[in-house]
Amino acid sequence: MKTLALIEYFNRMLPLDEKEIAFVEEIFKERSVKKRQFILQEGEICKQNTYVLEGCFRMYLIDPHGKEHNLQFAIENWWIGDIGSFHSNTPSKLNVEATENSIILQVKKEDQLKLFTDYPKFNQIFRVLAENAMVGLQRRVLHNISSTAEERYLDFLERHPTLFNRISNVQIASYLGVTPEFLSTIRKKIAKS
Amino acid sequence: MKTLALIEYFNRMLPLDEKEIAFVEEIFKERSVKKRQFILQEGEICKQNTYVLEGCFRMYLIDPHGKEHNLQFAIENWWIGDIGSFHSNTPSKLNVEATENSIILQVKKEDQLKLFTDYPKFNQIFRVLAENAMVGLQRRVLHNISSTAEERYLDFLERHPTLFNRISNVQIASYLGVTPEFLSTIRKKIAKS
DNA sequence: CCAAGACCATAAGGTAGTTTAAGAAATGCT
DNA sequence: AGCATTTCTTAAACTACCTTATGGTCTTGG
Repeated sequence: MKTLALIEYFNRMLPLDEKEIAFVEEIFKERSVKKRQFILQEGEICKQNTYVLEGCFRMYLIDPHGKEHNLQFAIENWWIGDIGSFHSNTPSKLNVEATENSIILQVKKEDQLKLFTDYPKFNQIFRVLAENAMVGLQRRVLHNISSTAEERYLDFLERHPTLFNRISNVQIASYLGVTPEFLSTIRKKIAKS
Repeated sequence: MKTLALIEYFNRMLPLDEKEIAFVEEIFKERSVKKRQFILQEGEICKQNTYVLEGCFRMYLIDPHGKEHNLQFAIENWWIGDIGSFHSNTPSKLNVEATENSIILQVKKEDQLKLFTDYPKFNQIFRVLAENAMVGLQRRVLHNISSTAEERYLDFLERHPTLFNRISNVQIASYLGVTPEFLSTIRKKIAKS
């Protein structure tokens, strides 16, 4: 099994004992997903939490005008899924699509809940993960309300150097909240200076 | 002590036993804060986590041009503080200021860590809180990248009906990421229709 | 009770970002 | 290899939002 990477990931946060490792291996199921395939679509309830072993995903919203807006990307060692839907069992408004052929580990909601009740250590691990995610999201909100698109793009390049050559500019523009045409003029301007 | 509201708040999430209640009462300290007073300023390390009993706060960033950008408001039963700074012991870039005379409960970092190690139940409580906060922040990012300022304002009114009559339009504009002047024209347009 | 700040509104001119459309470049498919 | 599709760029007209400025109302404190 390929749960090894995940075990190591958890271990780096908080060392696991054998039982915990065994249970993680039991409940996380490996799955491969082809490019352009969805692991969540609007209207579905998100019943699985997903950890990316290889590949890349994007999670996006389709607005009333039919336009897509990328909320998040996920590459190796990232989590992806609609936590809101997962938590409250309500239909998701988000889509999660593979942008490359990918390999993931998925855990069902009931198994993850069992993980929390039977092995409380994971409450701490996932608390820290959620807090880290919060910090990242706060940072992004601040950027969105205080910076220009150019500043946001430069910040994106700086913070995600491994991401920007795996993802098309159309997708990056959508993540930044601008049109691809405007991102193009930004890139041109930056290249000149 | 006024920890009662906090105990009830925790109890609603996950029932506490006597020992847990006693420890919460021991480590959370009541404090009153006057309007315009700061409980965190840029450059300081955030060493306390804050729960609002009464009053209202805003957390904001000052950008390189000297402009303020509101990241978050907090009224009764909300938490406020710079989690990033709190977690990593690094100087905060944020300011937290009371916008009304307020009463808060604060817990020191070391006491909160003790809470997590000695009473693991709180890992679960704070995991759920962090996950809920994530959902709210994701929602806000999506709005920022996909909606107009008018749509964001209407959404704010809808989601925070108790907040909008306690906070000036200048502060709301800063939260939405527009100038107060533009918010004024938005409000005028809405009033007409 | 007056002065000093806050807060809100309005308007004119400016800039950041969008729309539409069309062509060039890169990539995928058979 | 060769055609189709997606991706990137450019440009012109347009819209959302910003800046600066001015005046009015409402609080607040001394």
